[in-house]
Amino acid sequence: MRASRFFMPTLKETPSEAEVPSHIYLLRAGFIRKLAAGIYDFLPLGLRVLKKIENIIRKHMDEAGALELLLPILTPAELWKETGRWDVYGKELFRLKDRHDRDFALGPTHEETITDLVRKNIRSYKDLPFNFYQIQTKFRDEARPRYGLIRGREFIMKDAYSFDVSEEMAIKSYEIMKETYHRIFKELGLDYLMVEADVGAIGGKFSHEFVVLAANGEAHIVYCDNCGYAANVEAAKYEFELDKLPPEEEKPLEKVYTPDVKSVEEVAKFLGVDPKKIVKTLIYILDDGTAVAVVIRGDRELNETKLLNYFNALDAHLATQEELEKLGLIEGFVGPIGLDIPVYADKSVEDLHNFVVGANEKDYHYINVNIPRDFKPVEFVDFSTAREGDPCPNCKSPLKETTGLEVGHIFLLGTKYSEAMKAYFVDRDGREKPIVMGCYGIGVSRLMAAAVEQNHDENGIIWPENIAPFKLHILALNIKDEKIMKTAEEIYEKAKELGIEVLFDDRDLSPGAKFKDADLIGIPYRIVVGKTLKEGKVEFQKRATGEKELIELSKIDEMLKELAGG
RNA sequence: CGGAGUGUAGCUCAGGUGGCAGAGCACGUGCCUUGGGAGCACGGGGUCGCAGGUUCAAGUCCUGCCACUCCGACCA
Repeated sequence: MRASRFFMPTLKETPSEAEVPSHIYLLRAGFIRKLAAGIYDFLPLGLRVLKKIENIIRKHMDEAGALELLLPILTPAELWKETGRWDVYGKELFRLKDRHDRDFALGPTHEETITDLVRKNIRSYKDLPFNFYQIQTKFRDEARPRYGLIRGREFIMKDAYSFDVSEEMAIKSYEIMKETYHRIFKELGLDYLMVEADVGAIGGKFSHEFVVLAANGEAHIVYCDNCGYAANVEAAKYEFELDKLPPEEEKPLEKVYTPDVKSVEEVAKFLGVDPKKIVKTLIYILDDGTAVAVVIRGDRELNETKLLNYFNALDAHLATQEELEKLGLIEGFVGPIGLDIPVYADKSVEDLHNFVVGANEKDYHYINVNIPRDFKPVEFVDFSTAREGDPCPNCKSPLKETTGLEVGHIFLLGTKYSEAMKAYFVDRDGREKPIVMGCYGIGVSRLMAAAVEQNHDENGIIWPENIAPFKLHILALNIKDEKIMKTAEEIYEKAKELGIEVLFDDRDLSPGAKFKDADLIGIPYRIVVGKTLKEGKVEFQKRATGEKELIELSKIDEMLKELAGG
């Protein structure tokens, strides 16, 4: 490709809207442009990268026996109503009406659509298993699109759905996808982790996320260097056994005056006790309106995902001051003793002795509280958010914490969708049974951003070789110099003949501008044809390391062949 | 959805107290120049986000709306 005939509008300055490296460089280097919040054009350079990523995914999905198809983006509301997600999905679902006033949605994911296809065409256990996938644009009306391609409202996703006759078989399909995802992310050349994850609103039995490690990631994960355990903090188990305080003799319960002392820190300081012996009482209002109290040790943070899962709720929020007042409670002094709403306890409170709680009376706390003498929780449950330093649930070593970008997520769905939509098959025993499903997503356009987050320097992008828009960048530094142009043209033609994807900068620009653009765009290998030609040499450079090597003209063929082969 | 902010040339931005619409970069033409975003000269380019109001006069003041960005909540 000749740069003079190519569309790669680069920007010298950072557009004011961009804050993170992937957004900045993808805009500046001419890979994407914004149309509206969270909606982007993919320019020729961007599309080339996208296609590379897609083809790597496609190759491994095909090898794993998955079948590619293409489902409609426009989906009728009836389908969503069958599974209840027309209501549950909420404002994130882009909705529209046709001329007859019928409701439709732009697909944010395709469990309903694929399940409809399968239920209409699968009758017997002999027809199964299947794994279908597609690579397609998805729509989600995000509350807050941000960071360019990282969180868009329109984005490209590979989604796959497996259909099996039993949970045992479905787990096999799931394991195959897990392995396939490892192969895909390895070939993409990214530093990633597979972590245990929460199933979230999509539902299902268990799930794993694939997270590309990046400073600007929205996923918080904990991992263990010792045994390899890794999990999203939402899903990570809290190994409370190793975090217990030593046992103590129970002391008599006492109410103490604590004027205007509310937060854990204030109470700990005022009473001169370890924050681990202050117990917070949090009042949550579940989506059905019921109030529950959760007690948790002062140094732990409650994990709302674990709370939602335990109560099987879709939504819950901390009680507001008004709601507390309605329940007769005083903010800052809420406690479990004598409370008439059910009290659930985090495991961090189990075996805790002589601790402090609010007294449900303004400016008073109880000290020397003990379970079950002073109050009795309904159950001890793991509600804690995992954090750095917590013991690993497998091997007890201290966990480490990091952030990353979720680029893949796999779920063992079970029969949630097949039952809701009556996708049954007749089994060997003549009985009708729901198909057991799994679903597997990869954020294709997000991966492009993730690759840049992980591979850039202060001058621009450094593409991993397998997804770079071109492999070789030839720079002719002065197009008015006939010798330079002739040599550069020859190298360009040879590279093309060898099947190397090559971008030839034959534009009439100053050398500086060409170097700056080349660094910005980030093509892995570069040949510079310029003043060294007087000595019969051209320069060979690697974008990643910046290392330069002078190559004799006679050795160029050899070098290109090596590039083409490698 | 709550809080904060921004909106002026393609981009980055300047335009106290209301009084002729600006700069740098980019773009066009010519000259000159070619190893890290060169130089000179001339030139083109504007619904000052939109609507309404106050005023002799609004980019500037007032009201409403829209868009975008950031923080938070939310997020297969």
